[in-house]
Amino acid sequence: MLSSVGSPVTRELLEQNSILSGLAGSHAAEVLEAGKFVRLKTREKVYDANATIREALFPINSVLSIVTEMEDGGAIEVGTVGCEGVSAIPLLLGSTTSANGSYCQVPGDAISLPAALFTELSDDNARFRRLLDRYLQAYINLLGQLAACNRLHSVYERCARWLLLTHDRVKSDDLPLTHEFLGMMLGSRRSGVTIAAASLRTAGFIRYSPGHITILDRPGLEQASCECYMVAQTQFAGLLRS
Amino acid sequence: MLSSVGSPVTRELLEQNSILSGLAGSHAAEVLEAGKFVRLKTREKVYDANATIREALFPINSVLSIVTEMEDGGAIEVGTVGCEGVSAIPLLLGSTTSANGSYCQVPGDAISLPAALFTELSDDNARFRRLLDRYLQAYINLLGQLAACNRLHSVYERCARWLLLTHDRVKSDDLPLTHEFLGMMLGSRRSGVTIAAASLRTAGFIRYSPGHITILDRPGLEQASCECYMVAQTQFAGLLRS
DNA sequence: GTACGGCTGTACGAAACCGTACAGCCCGAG
DNA sequence: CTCGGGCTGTACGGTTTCGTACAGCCGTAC
Repeated sequence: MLSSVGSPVTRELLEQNSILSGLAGSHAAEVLEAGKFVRLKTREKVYDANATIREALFPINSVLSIVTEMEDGGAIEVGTVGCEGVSAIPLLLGSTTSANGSYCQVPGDAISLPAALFTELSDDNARFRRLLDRYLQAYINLLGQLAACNRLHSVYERCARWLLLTHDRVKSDDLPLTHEFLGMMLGSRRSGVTIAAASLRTAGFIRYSPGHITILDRPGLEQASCECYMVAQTQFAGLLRS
Repeated sequence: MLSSVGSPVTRELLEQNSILSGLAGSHAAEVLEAGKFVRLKTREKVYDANATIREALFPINSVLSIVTEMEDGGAIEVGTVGCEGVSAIPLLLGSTTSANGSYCQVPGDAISLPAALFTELSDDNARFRRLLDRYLQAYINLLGQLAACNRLHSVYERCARWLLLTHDRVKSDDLPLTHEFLGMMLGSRRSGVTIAAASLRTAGFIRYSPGHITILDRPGLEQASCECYMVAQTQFAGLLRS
């Protein structure tokens, strides 16, 4: 499913993912040896819902969307994973499948670890495990916040929130995404997103061309966003500190 | 915050909570000794958001709602805990506070364990821990499903779904709750719930009097509900089996 | 340079839901 | 029995969003 490219995994790469950077010594060496450097393409499906998880992905500058899929084919984002985290949370809890699907939301690089090795590392290395537990807690908190946000806030606010959350997880101001895809993430129809995006553009917070949205004014977006962005941000900062 | 009553915690009581029933031997004895039998009152606040968690609650026939609270005072349910589970999930992940508040949704009994003892048990007892991990996974899955449901489905459907999920967790067909409270859980206003409830009553699935809703026809409710109920149900069944 | 396919702009009726308001009912307190 | 407070029934204008449709734009491939 994922294309591995030739480049080796280096220590510099490990450092760029908040979770992997917590590894040292022989554990880090194992990752350097067994890990693969992968490049994720836009809107590529990374995990199928209810399928066996074969690998854990640690994004470097890519961003994944964890989505809940409905029977009618509808889907909606319930979680986001970037360089601050790792996919494949069920592996941490002794489960080998995930109820949610996952898409590449912003293309880029990631480190892939075989599921078995990830499980082994998280079982053997107490410090690593503690980091993962904290991350999982932050992820759960984010999930709860997004659940509420999706119900209570307008497309405009959620749009701003989404852009901010994603921007935090990449190194670039340019996000390659369409209104269509953003609509799926937010659980709204495409034309609603276009209207919200147009307002944000008029306000000067973003600009865009087909398939690309560029962040111009973060403080402006923070103003436009609902409180949910700040809440999520604060929680991640608090849990990952120390 | 919670009123302890005189009754001792008995083995029979432990058996009625799916998590506690996984304890045996000296571990069970510790719970019998240190646990308290508590009675939760309707709409009582059980945990404050962002406060230190002092105790873990194992519902017997009560049901708790985990809610995300907004700055404007709005709140919405993001998780449900009944006899199949335990509150205080952050304790499992090394955190001593919860980002979410928690209310008693259906009054009844629960077993309360000091936070320290709960943490100790979950660290020392591998089998217990495995059970908790599975529960946590199911809880996360439920969270994702509810997040999507809250965005994509109508008040009517969510109302039916909510009644079913809650009914599964209590021993009675009578749920003591007001439309007002149900509205808060669903993130909709009270009068919208009244209309949905009236439709369900007209269809013969429920009846109600002020402060009480009685389930009359589960299959009917399942028909009225969105798929989310069945999905949640199936996931819990699958993860807690074995 | 041109054609094409994908993406965005916009429109419009329909539906759901919000916010609010107020009347009426029911049950428990006194 | 009566009163009062909490809960439910209902109404109505306003807003948001849906669902759908179609025109126009833009970049890429050829």
